[in-house]
Amino acid sequence: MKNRVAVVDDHTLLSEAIAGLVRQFPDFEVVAVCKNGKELLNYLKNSKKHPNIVLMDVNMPVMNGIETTLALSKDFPEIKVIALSIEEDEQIILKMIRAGAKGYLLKDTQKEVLKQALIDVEKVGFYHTNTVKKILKSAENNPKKEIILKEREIEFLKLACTEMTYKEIADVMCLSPKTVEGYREALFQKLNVKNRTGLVLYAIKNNIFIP
Amino acid sequence: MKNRVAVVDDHTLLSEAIAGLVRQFPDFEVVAVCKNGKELLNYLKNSKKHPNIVLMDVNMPVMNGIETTLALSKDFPEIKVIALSIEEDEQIILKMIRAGAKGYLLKDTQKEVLKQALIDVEKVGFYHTNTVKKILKSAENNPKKEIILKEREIEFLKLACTEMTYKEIADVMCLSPKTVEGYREALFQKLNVKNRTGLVLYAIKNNIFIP
DNA sequence: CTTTTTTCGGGGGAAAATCCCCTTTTTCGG
DNA sequence: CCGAAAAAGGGGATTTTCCCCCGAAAAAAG
Repeated sequence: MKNRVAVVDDHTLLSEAIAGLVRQFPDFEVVAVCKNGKELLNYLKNSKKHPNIVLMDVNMPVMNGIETTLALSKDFPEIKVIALSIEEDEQIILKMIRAGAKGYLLKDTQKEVLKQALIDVEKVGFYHTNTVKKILKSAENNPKKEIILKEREIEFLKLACTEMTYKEIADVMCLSPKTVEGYREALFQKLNVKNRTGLVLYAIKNNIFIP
Repeated sequence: MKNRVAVVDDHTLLSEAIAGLVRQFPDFEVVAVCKNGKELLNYLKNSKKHPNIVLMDVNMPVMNGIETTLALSKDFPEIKVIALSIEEDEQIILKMIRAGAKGYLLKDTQKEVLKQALIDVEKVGFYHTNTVKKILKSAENNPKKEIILKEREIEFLKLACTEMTYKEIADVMCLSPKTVEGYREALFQKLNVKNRTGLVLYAIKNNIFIP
């Protein structure tokens, strides 16, 4: 019996094209092409022909790769997810692997690597590139504590990414300027930055603020 | 005679896959798949089988879509460029069109649209989506003067996207703090921003600084 | 019902950033 | 060589930011 693959990516051209690639491989067929996680879950609900492997983009609108992988791990643990991404961001890779992904490929990998990954994930259960192995190992060795921001801090952080002064931010948040200063100092500490530019850079890097 | 297409994209998986799509279309063949503009120019130098259409990603390392299109317009004006991009950024679209691109497609367009674009670009000479038409029209009506930054201003702008104080920036640039203040004020004026956060946001939005 | 933690608010001073008006030096086309 | 323009530097005032300190109220935990 052939392996059944689903491709999930918001870039239609890419998902269509990847589906085409996969169809070229012997023993693989494409059973679904979806634009985001929600579509995939819908498909799984309504169709009997479930995939056993999902090629999933990480950055998608509506329902991204991490959320979707978590949902799959919970409700369809027999489905193996291979993440596709344009970037090799350590944090994102870790999140995806922790969410249950069996592999993490960059979008500029060779066709042959994709094929091997598909085969390995089915046969061996996982496919890790050297980069991923390295990241996993270093994450084991120094389990750095995750930075957790509170709701109100995130709200402030977003406002700090504007040209408002802290006083103006205080008005918007209906707080005293002094309280806002408190948030600022707390974030300086937590995020290990020295000034407002540091806050802005952190917020953008971590997708708290999208410019 | 078949149309000859070259695909240029740094994401191997995507370019391979798009090449696969194009091969499905009758009257089209793929003569080259390149990872960036430099590779394409190399190919054009060394091979006789020139493409008449190039599908080109905009964001590439080494030599991006805009630079490459400019080079093509100059040295190989008979080659028609269709831009491929993940984002519909007005400024980038304008730059690509001005550089000589005959079409601008998002990476989440349908296969059929890609086919139509290829056909139209060859037959009619261009293919503009509604969005592109709108942008071109609005650009005609209000030809806003382009903001031109000097070398030294760009250098300063990048440094402003760090946690350095202006005094420290002055040291790095081997200038007096007062001169650096001058650059700052000039940029506030040019970019229509009020403070350093504005500078940082502008630099990031315009890819002068990549976080 | 206490105790602790979280949230909110504040004082005051030093440093940095912002703003306006001005001079000197360098560069460059005519 | 000269004059204009651009680049570099500056004085000084005001606002904002940064960085310590502190206390009260509210919420959560015991």
